[in-house]
Amino acid sequence: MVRVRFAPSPTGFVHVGSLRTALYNYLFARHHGGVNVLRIEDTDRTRLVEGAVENLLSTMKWAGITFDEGPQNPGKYGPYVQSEKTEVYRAHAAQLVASEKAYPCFCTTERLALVRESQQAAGIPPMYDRHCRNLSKEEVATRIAAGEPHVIRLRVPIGELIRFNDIVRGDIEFDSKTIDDQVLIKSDGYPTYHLANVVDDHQMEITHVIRGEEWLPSTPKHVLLYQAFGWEPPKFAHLPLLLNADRSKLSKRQGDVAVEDYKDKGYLPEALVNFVALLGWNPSAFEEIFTMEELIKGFELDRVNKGGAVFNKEKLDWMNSEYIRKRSPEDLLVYVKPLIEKKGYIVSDEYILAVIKLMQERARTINDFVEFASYFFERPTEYDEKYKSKHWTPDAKERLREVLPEFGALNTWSHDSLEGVIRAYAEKSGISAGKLIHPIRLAVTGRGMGPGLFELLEVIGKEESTTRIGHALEAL
RNA sequence: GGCCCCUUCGACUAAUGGUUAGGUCACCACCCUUUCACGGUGGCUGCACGGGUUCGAGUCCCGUAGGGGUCACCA
Repeated sequence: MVRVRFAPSPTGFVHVGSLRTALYNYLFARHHGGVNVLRIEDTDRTRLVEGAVENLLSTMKWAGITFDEGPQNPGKYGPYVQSEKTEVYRAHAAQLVASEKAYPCFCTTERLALVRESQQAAGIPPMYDRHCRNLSKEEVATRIAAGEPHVIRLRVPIGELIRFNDIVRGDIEFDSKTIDDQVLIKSDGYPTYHLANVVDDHQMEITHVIRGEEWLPSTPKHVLLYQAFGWEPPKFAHLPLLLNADRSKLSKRQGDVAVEDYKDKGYLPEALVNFVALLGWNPSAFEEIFTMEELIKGFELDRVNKGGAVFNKEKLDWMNSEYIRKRSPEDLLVYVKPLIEKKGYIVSDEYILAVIKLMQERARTINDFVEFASYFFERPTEYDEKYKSKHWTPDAKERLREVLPEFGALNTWSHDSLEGVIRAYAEKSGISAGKLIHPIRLAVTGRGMGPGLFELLEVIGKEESTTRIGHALEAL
């Protein structure tokens, strides 16, 4: 039975890289009919952010990633929050100390800093100098009895080669001399990631550890821990990093990295999920658009790429526009309506629906429905200069003055009747219809782009449309 | 700097020793057209480099270069 876990630390928003990691775990679990576990790694008490867990949960829900076990729906492997089982980690650390696989260390952070400094000055790799590694049992006992603060460190074996297989990268090996005597229990009594992670993955019977590549260098420490406990390690799969345009690790400095940012900017969950899924993996050579079911069906860990992938926003935009077109106008209403209300516009659902239908093919994000269609909700205050200088000629104004009464005389204000009037006038005057269409568009919308003019006028309505044309004739 | 990982068009990727190296985004041109968008057609660019192995290498091996990650009582 495949059991995987997504194990975030609740320190704030959800990074899109975390979303992909969560997604790959989910896809892998579902593909194999396995179990997807959510585990909260909150052992750093100094970095906790209030509400981070709730935010994480709602983000996962938004993305359509579900968990079979977790804090909200515990299975028999709980607790699923690490801060709730610190005594378990401490007991395991004690076991390691007893078997001499780990040892208490009394070095102060000041001493550690000094050691590190001198090492760096000497140009040698900064590592713990193992000052407390061989303290006598008696000394350790008395210092602990005296209440001296200490940590527990892993006693990394000397002169060993640590090998493991990575599903994505193949065989990897590290020389133990390059591995630090890692802290397992901090002086505040909480475990470090390394210990808690290994203990939990074992106790939760995790079969595959799927995580970001940044964990690769600490994997030998974890392997050593499994060995020290006498446990079978899980299989590892280290995912390639998500990158900025300059190919450095995707960071906040260079743009949006939070899933919430994309949500707020009007990206649909299925678009973000689809996009992020294809960063580092691809089920086929010919398709780009996949439903979650298709992703699950096609997902293979050994098809995951090794190289990092640049988070290319243009492609996300394209994908989002694809999904916007796929949705029904009624679906989109749910997303668009709040934005319209936020702007303070008071309009009926029917009206919004009509706007959605006209904008759906043109919108790349949900926000575009408001951004590029503002003239459906308020009169234009500015007029596109370029478009204006091209189409708002004295000649054009003259023709508009002539046509405007014909609009006023219209009994039925519809796409067809409007088109009839304009085409007839154009033919009668021996001009192309565009000579009228462009100036009317400018007068009514202020913009040089948008839906077809007749559709747009129909939605805006007779009174408002003719008023706007009148205004423009006065003001421009 | 030590260690580890990586390297196919600008970006995401396909190819599992034999292809004119394919697709998607972006970009350019043309068509459609009342604008924009959609759609259609075409185009532009790529196997980091150098050695091997092989009848044959983007695919296997070695090296070089470049990029990245990581070196905490953070995860």
